[in-house]
Amino acid sequence: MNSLAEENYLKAIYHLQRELDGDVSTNAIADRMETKPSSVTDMVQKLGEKGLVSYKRYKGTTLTDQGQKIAANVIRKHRLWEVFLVEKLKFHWDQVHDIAEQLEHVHSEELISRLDNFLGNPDFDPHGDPIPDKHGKMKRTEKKLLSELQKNQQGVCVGVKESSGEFLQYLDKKKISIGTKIRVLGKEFFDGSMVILVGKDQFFISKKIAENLYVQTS
Amino acid sequence: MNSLAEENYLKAIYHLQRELDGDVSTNAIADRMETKPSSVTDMVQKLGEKGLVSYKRYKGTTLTDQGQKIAANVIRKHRLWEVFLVEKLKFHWDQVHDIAEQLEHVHSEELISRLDNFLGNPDFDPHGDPIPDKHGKMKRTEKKLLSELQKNQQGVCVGVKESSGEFLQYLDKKKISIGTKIRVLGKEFFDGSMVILVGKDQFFISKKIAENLYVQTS
DNA sequence: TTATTTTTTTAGTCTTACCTAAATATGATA
DNA sequence: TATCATATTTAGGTAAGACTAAAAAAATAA
Repeated sequence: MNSLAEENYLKAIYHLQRELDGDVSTNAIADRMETKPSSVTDMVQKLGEKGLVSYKRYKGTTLTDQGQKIAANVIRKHRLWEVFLVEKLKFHWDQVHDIAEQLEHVHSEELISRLDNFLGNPDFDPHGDPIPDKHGKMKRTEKKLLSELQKNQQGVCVGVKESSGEFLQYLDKKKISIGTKIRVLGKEFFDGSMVILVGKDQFFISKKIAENLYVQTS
Repeated sequence: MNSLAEENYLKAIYHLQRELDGDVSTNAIADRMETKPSSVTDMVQKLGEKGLVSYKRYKGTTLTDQGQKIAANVIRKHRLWEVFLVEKLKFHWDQVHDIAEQLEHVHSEELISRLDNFLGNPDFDPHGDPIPDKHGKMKRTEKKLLSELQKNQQGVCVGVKESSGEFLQYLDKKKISIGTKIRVLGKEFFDGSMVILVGKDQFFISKKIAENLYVQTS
């Protein structure tokens, strides 16, 4: 059984490994976890001794298969609980992260398997992120960033890259959620801003927005 | 915000206060929490400084109003989660305790209020224990122990005093659950054992069993 | 009342997970 | 290659919450 702190480190390393795609630096982990690099060194050494990460001094950290499995399971739990909170308890998608952050550490395989069933074995969480199955595998989708679309192309919103409260609330105001159809009416080369059509409304969005929305075009 | 350890101490003191009905001794807490008395002393001193218990050296501990409120809220969460696990996830009543023991420490008033609603604002948990409302008040019932019934009296099972897996599994084997009608066909003065009728089956039960089953007669 | 047993507290350690400050390795630059 | 900035690690310390062993208070028995 792993401690809460250990699980959080594994989760952070898992995400960073995907984002940075390779070995994860001590500082990167410290940033993500909002702790000091020296604390990270302590922990990755410990995780190394437990066989959950491969850590070489000054070189960086990667998850072992075992660590990967544990991390994927924590993420699985986090995302399943988010589905529960939104689908069953009618929370709004910008309210669920902190609660799921706590629920993800409840230990019981039976619980999570029953929850999965209760929710109808969902493949994606309320932000469009894929939910790992019990073996850590997740559905791959052909999604791209809205910012990659050209003028007159359209797509369906399938997820968000960033999921801060501010961003999600912005999307709400603009009536954009998972499943919303978005058409690019205009695109400015200079700053990457766009004019898009959502339902019957058309409006301007900045590059930053477009770079944090995933759409599916096919 | 209180730590997990603090919440567990408050909960233990809450229960002991009801069982022993008065000040709670350091040893009693240590027994219940499966820790050493010296650890308990440390903790009750700390809780005392926080104003959650009133503690006097060598005299014992009681919850303050504030401590009582926190304890009742933890118990509320525990019991609501148990209802969720049994009603929604179809767990069996002897499987839910350890999981609820973890879930009860998730901090979010919004969560628990929505969960309460989702479950239809239940008054009792799957073991027949009353669920405190958000102010700590719980429904009082006129329940008595099966062992208090006389020959030919009957009652409806409304709860269990002890809820260990062994006991609950015994009840299952005998097809006794919350709502089951039980009639006392015979009672032995010597050892307090009984012969009871459950559905169409009649069988012998020991005093120990009869002293751990709550029934309602009116 | 005094002696003995039991309960409780105090004092001093341990582990986990964090911290600061100082030392050291790495990588970039001149 | 030598120097400097940055990244990382080591060393030593802290707080929470547990522990053991020893001291002190309370309860019980003689």
